[in-house]
Formats: sequence, C-alpha cells, structure tokens
Amino acid sequence: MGKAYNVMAATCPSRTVLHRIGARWTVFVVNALEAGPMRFTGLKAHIRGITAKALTETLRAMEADGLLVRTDLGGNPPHVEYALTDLGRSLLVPLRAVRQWAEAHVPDILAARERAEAPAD
Amino acid sequence: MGKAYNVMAATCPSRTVLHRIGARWTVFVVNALEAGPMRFTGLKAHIRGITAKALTETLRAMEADGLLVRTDLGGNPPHVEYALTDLGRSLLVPLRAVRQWAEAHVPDILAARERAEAPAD
DNA sequence: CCGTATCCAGGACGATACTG
DNA sequence: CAGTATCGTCCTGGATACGG
Repeated sequence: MGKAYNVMAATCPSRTVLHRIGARWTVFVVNALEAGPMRFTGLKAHIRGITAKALTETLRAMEADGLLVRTDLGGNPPHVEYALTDLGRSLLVPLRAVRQWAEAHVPDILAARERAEAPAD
Repeated sequence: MGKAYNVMAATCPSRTVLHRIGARWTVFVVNALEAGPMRFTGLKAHIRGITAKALTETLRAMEADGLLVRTDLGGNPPHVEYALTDLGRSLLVPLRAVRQWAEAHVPDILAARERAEAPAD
C-alpha cells in the first residue's frame, strides 16, 4: 500500500506512461471523445490541423495502452468507431483540467513571451 | 466574456501553450519546484535522467513563458535559484493530477500493453 | 470511409567535452 | 556551481499519393 511508482526515478515505468500522455495529440483525442464515440473522419474534422497519419498513430498507441477501443462495424463504406475505455475516461479528468488551464492562461503566456522578447527598454 | 480560446482550432494560440505544457520535461520541473525554489544542480539530481542541456532548455522556455523566475545570486561558486511564479503555481494543480494519474495507473497501462503484444491466443 | 505507403524536414534529445 | 558548445541520432509529424 506504499507508493510503488515515482516519475522522478529515471527507470520508473511511470515515465513511459507520462510520455504517452504528453504525446502531441493524446490530449486532443481524449478531450474530443469526452462527449461519446466518434468516427475517424469525425475526429479528424474535430481536431483541426491533425493529419490522417498522426491521428492513426495516436489512436493505435492509445488503443495499445487501453485508453480507447476501436470498433469496426464493417459495411461499405467502412464504419469504425473509437470510444474511451474506463481507463481513458479516468484520464479525461486531469486532461480536461490541462486543456482548461491552457485556454484560460493564453493571455498570461503571450504577455510573458512578449516581455521576454523585449529585453531592451 | 465568452470562451475566447479553443484548443481544437488549428490556429488558436492555446495550441502553443498546450505544446509547452506537453514538452517532455515541463511536468517534471513544475512538480520538482512544488516544495520551493531549487538550484540547477538540485533540479538535475531530483529529476533523474535529465541532461544539463535538456534542463537548461526547459528552464529557459518556462522562464520565457512566465512559469518560473531565475534568480542569479552571484558569488563564486555561482548560485542560481529557480522558483515557480504564481502562474507556474497555478499550473502545478493540473500537472500534479497528471503525475498522480500516471503513477497510479502504471499497472493498468502495462497490462494493456502486454495484451496488445499478445495477439494470438 | 478509413486508412496505408513513401518521402522528407525539423526539432528534440543524449553524449561528450569544455568554461567562467 | 552553472552552465555552453558541438555533434549526431532518433523520432515526430507534415505532404502527398494511393488502396480496400
């Protein structure tokens, strides 16, 4: 019942977990799937600017980590749905907070960046 | 006073903020500075496995974004301290949650990865 | 509709050596 | 102690074209 994992340890497996969470598009996919299952094209449209390749890689990695499930409903044209697992939904909680922080503090960050760029005065 | 920023928009500046948060070492530095100011060597020792170069780059980027302040206390040998700003402390809240999620769900993720690697049965 | 194949550019990151 | 300099590698991820 003690603390088994510590991200500060160089070889702790929690490092790989953190790395996956921090991957470029993971936070977007998790937030996008908050409302319910989505199809590939729906995700691609929702997450503006992502390429099919990046989306595919992100989905595959998240599926391998048990964060979402891919359901092929067959048919023609194909119909594939992606939905968060319970594990993925639990990740939604902290990642939604991260997203909200990012959106809330844009002005602060931009102001700081401008200040950093103007060394002379 | 509606929602001004949305990470799902391709050109929204919140994207760059999210990118900085998701940068490999940001979460480690923020968590490390939770207890109070630290020196360069202290940070390097605390965050096992980080190189001086990566730490320097992370600190510079976070300083430019107003997440921390660098204080050069002079002297010889040099004495430099890094401390979270109010903005950085506010980021601590969601990032601590991310860290805790990562440490808590290592077994789930590892189990999922093993399952993903064993397609035959 | 749901991807894959291929190529390629840029940046992150590590190793190592060195400095005020 | 607190970095910088240099080099090289890996990997992300974008563009484009194509396939089931």
